[in-house]
Amino acid sequence: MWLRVNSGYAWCMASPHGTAPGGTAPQDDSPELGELFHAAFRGLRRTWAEQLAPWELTPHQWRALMTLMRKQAAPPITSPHADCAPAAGDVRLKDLAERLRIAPRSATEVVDQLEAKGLVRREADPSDRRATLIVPTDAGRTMFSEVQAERRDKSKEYFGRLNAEDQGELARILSQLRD
Amino acid sequence: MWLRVNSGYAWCMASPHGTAPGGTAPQDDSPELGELFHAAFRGLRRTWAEQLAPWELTPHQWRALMTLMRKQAAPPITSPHADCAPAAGDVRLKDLAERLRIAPRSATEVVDQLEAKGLVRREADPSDRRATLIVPTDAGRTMFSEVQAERRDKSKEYFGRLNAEDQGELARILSQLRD
DNA sequence: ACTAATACAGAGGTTACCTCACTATGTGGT
DNA sequence: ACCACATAGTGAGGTAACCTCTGTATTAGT
Repeated sequence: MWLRVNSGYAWCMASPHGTAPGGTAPQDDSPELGELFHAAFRGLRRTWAEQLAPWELTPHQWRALMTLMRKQAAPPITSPHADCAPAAGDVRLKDLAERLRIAPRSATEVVDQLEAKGLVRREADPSDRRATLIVPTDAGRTMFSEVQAERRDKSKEYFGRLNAEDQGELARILSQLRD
Repeated sequence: MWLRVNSGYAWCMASPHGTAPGGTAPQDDSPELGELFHAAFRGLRRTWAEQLAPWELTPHQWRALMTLMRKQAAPPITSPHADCAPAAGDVRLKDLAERLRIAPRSATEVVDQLEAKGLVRREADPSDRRATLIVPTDAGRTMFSEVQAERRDKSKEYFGRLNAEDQGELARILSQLRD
């Protein structure tokens, strides 16, 4: 395997930053990582929004639904339990917020939206009456599967533009950035 | 320089997507690129916002100011227009919008904000009375230099967490994603 | 000269967040 | 048993960063 480290970008280029305030800008960093990141993120969001439009889901809602479904299936699958699991992978609103890395109040909002669409349901947590469990409805599960199937089509995946290696690299690098 | 392909992530894992709608989710992709991307982007935005807070600039405003400054100093004009450039790096509102990859109307907004802060000024384009040129004021240039100097400190840069190679890799990969 | 395109801004909307204050409930200490 | 305190969720209200649609100058093409 080749390497091609691409030393073209020199972010760390030591440049005299003592330019006089009124003087000419040194303009060292050409495309700048931040800009690239921003552009890519916007592209991702737009792509998702378009993909999800037929289902009238916003990317935010989809992320929440996905997180919910994934967490419900969270416990290491040692046994292929039938669904109807009443208390297996219960997700509290607060858990959802954590997973989405948003404030609990913001999770309330997205759950409101999903509930209004009939995709999830709030249930009282029997073990703690302060908490509410967010459980997907059948409709929610169905929609999840449909969308998932659609998105699995690589050609429709935003990251499909990258080859497998680059996808892996990207994941590895992004993991380092995540707190 | 070696390469390190990290084949650990298998996004492309061929999985039967014919799962029955109500059935158990296959939950193949664990951390998912989209999620990682999202998390990283949010981190970036938050970091920027914090860094810029002392100057009472939003990330958006900073990006606009930066773009402005950079474009003013970067006229490698190969354009066939070749009109007798009235001033070298004049930036129209529309150009700014293009560079920021936002709608012109959105550029109007951020220019309004920067103008209100006295960092830029609108000027009539002598060559086209429909157009307005956005030029940084002295205050704007000063602030730009100050912030730039502050941010140049690698320890304060969001991407400083990554080593130089990974920064280059990231830039390379993100470039592929940009339209 | 007339029509079409372009540059900008007003009006108004949306998404995806946030904090702060409040209520209902649970937990630990005495 | 009682009280202080923490915790889970939500109402109220706010912000950043976008968007489209419309209207008005102005310029360009036939």
